[in-house]
Amino acid sequence: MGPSAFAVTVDLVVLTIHDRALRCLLVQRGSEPFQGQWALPGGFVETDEDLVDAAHRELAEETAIGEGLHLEQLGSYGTPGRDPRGPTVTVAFLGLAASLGDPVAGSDAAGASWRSVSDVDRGQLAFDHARIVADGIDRARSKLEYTSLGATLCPPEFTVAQLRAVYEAVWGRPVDPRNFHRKVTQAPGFLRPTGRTTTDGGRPAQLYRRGESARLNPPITRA
Amino acid sequence: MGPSAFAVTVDLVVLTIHDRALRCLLVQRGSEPFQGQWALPGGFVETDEDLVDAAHRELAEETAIGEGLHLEQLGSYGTPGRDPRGPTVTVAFLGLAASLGDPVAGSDAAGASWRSVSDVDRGQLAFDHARIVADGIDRARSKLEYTSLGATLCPPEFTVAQLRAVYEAVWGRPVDPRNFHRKVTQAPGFLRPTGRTTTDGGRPAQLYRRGESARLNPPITRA
DNA sequence: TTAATAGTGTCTATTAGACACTATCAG
DNA sequence: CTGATAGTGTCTAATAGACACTATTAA
Repeated sequence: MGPSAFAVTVDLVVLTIHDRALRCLLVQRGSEPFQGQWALPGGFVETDEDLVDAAHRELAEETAIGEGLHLEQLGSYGTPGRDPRGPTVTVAFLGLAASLGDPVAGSDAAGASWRSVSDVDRGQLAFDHARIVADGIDRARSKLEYTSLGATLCPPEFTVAQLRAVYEAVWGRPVDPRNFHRKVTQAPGFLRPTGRTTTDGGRPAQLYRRGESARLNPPITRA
Repeated sequence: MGPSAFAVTVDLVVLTIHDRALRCLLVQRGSEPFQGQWALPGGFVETDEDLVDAAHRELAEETAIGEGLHLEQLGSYGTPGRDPRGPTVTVAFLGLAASLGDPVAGSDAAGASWRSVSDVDRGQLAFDHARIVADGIDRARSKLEYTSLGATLCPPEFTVAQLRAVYEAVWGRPVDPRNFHRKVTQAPGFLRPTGRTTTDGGRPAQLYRRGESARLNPPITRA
């Protein structure tokens, strides 16, 4: 029972909100296998780099976005036969990004775009990426409940209404504006007021930045 | 940028309660590297088996316990140099076991035992296993809050007091017996009464089995 | 003014936590 | 009886959710 020979890859589930819909970054594969099909950005890990570094590198190479994007490990997938090229284990990462412009396809990718997660269900994804996307969305949904990560789906400065739109998009249900406002402004460490305001047809709204608090107590429930 | 050559291993953080203390299953390495040092049970994944199957196989081979043990993925570790034999990624699993007898050391392990997690901090563990154990304990602590997994650390039939002892051992703080009793017996799907009772010096206590409910709402808070 | 969005106040049913109290055993 | 552990009742402060109400802008 000696050491086994695997290829190790990273794959990235990067989510954002666009047009009030939760979207996932996908690339169109430029080479075999699954050439032309949509897939998660990702690729082979070098033997001298850490997993999360490989994830950042691949994201930059394939889509030219997400410089400072926070990535958290989602899980590993190693079912035999999941890659026709041979034994491969992939380590999946989850990233939540503020709405950005259209991604740029990099090397080894014929295209890159933000696809609505409802479309993703229907489309054929390469490898076992449909499963990985589903796991990523599940994780994102529950993370919003008990962490302040929802704010990372907003631009650096945002209003409570924008933040609420994020929750509504991710959970797929409406949230009471009044109660949400109170919960979120009173949760210690969640929001840092900037003092500035924006206006958008109604009364001007306070602008906030992300606070430091990661763990959210009490949680914002969705049930 | 072709496929990279890695060895892939699995490592297991198996926790139990013994003598009111949270304990972690460790084996004494029978071969290099780190021969003689304590380490997590685990080993190389074969190219034709799934990750979780490899974890179950290694656990059986090295310690002869945990036939039906539930394992959940904890995370993957691939920092370059973490294994002196070469590029290696390990996928760590977390298992929670009812108190069992002393484990039997199997092939490739000179010894196996349940070590108190407070001892583990001090002792030198092979590879990056100290970090993996710490991550496993963190995960177990938070899992007890919002899932019914605490019951898997009890024997098949158990009293509320036994279950409470589990929470106290894992969280390292006392829990009010009255309020705990109410919370846990009223949480839907958490416990299934058997009708039988045990007695242990005081009023006889109801015996329960684990219920089906995985998600626990509301959570049992520890703050 | 009206329309729109931001933000506050208030009421009610539920809950967490503290802890007094009752119940059922061994000896 | 006493001592021990199991389990229930009750009180209080805090909370979630519903929703009426006020505030500040554009047109």
